Amino acid sequence: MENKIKLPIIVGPTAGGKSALALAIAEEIGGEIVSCDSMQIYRRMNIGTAKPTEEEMARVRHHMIDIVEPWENFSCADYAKLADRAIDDIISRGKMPVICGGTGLYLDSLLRGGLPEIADSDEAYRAELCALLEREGAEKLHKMLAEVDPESAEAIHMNNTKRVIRALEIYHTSGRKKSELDKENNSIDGKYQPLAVGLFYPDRSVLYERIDKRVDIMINEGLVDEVRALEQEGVFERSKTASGAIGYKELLGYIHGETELSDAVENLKMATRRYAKRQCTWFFAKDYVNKIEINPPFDEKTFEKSVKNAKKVFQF
RNA sequence: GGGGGAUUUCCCGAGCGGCCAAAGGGGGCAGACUGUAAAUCUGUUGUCACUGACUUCGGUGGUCCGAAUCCACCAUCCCCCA
Repeated sequence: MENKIKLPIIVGPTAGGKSALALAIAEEIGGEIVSCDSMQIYRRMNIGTAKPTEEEMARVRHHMIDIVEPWENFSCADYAKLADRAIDDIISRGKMPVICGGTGLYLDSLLRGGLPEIADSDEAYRAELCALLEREGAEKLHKMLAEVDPESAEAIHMNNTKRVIRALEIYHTSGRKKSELDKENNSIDGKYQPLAVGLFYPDRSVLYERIDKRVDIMINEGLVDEVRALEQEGVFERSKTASGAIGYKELLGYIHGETELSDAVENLKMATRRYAKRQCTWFFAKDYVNKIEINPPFDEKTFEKSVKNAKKVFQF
């Protein structure tokens, strides 16, 4: 317990100001940023994922960005493994890692110390289950799960077929129950001691305004062209993840002539707001997160204050 | 000028005499989340003194035991013929 590695972490909703905060702190202490974002890992998805700019990456070294092609499979277990390696590397060079990002699941995976490999995926079995789902419906799959792993069946809603399938897959490939594996994983004492700050907006309309503004900026910076280029490259037909990413999903409709640009932009803003809400729900529930409230005005003084707060949590 | 159609809860949209505070979807709000998570899923969504009461379905007035549903007039919009 005492010799755990202390890990400074910044989390919060999208467009909440995590990156600026991480950048300021990393720069000040000579740290390096480890991104914890499920979309910024993809190359060439830049504007829409609000990836740090070249200048920013030149100021502070970043990790876990641009590490895979948009169509490559990438799981939270991959994230945990690679991020863990990056952190080791940073520390071995005598630098301080600063984790920054909004993908809660990835962060949790990292903190848990990586998932065991035993429950790998099995595409053929998945396809089989999907076909079964199509033919017999969600209830059938759920019943199958209830037979092998009643505890998981209890916890996973029947309609959440994605999770029902995964739980079934775990049993199929490993012969173990997902509920059991989860318990084992939970009991593992991770090697990190999270020192986390979470940015929170007591008045969410303030966050929503920031989101709207940022989306407008993305459009001005050429998001449409970025999506078009990826589309021509064939990225979206090869990857469900990329084609389901906020910003790309909505603009694809416009590029195909199905929606007006103004509607696509509205939908994009809306989807981002909804995503931000989910992030808030996730991080707010985590007890390892120290909440920092962000209130307007967003001036230099407010920013300095949040830097100071974060540093206190980070024990610098 | 003549003929036809529409008007429903935040939005779209079903309902066409009782089982309607009104299907379904969207949005909002709340929540879950352990291998594609910016994904996926759940609950809730007229008001209240909430196993009941009250106010809603463009407006007003009728018919009827009973109307979002039928009739009359008014308002707004759309289409067709001139």
